[in-house]
Amino acid sequence: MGIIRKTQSVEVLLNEFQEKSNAISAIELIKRLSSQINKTTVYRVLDKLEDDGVLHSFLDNSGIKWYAKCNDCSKAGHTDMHPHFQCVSCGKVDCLSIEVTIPPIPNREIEVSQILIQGRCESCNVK
Amino acid sequence: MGIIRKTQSVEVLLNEFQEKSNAISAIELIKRLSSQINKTTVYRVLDKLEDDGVLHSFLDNSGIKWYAKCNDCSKAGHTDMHPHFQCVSCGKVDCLSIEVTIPPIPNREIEVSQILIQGRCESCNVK
DNA sequence: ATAATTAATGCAACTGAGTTGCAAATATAG
DNA sequence: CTATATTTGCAACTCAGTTGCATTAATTAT
Ligand SMILES: [Zn+2]
Ligand SMILES: [Zn+2]
Ligand SMILES: [Zn+2]
Ligand SMILES: [Zn+2]
Repeated sequence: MGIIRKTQSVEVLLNEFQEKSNAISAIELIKRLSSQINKTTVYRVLDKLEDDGVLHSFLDNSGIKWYAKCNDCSKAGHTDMHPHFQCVSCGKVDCLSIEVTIPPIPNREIEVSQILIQGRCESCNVK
Repeated sequence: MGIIRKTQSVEVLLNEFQEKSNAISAIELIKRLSSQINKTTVYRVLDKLEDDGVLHSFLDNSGIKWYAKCNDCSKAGHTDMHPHFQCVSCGKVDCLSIEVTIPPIPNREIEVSQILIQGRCESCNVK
């Protein structure tokens, strides 16, 4: 349904995505903002921000939901598709700006593809 | 830990994967076998069959677990990596035998990649 | 500015997939 | 056939996410 009013909760949540550009799990946001926003509200605002093309979401390999900023999406739809990377060592998740081409599959019409890559991130790799 | 004894439950579950070669969700198996096997046992046997390299599992875009037969995996490890396809129309899920290459990512060491493609399957595409 | 309208919020209770502990049942080895 | 170890069923639990509803806050109309 999208955001209609510019409330405190919306402002606070958007602020969390201002600084760093990596993804944040819904659970982490709920924990971080527990003193300011109720968890139901966190889920609802995230949902609306996704509808508005401000954030996009995806599930990690344990089925929990992550959110990150969109690049060129709008209320009309999410066009900014990309793989996500989760570090098996530190757990950090971020958006990859690489292009992965899915070859056409006979008799099947591809709509979307979700790619989750797991490995070791820059910081964890040097050690 | 793997399967040690050839019990009824193991036999019944393996049988479900005998016929068709598409993936089956844990929930569907629990529903299907509810008169024969308890849900806890279903989860436990599936888990062990995965350890043995007989089945492999993955999550769909709503976070629920699916299982399918492996090709050349063993107790030693799962080598048979491939994308999965879920039909947005009928919900059917199957393994794709296509190869999708993930380009190397600077400073990151890739371990595994999970690819879930959504679209319309053969049967739903003709209509 | 004030009141009326409508959307957003908090809370508590719920949902549903998957897990855990433990006692009873069953498979395998001797 | 008995002893031992694994597997099973059950009930109770976990935990991310959802729902209903009364209250609060933002926007619009007066
Ligand atoms: Zn890391
Ligand atoms: Zn992203
Ligand atoms: Zn279909
Ligand atoms: Zn598969």
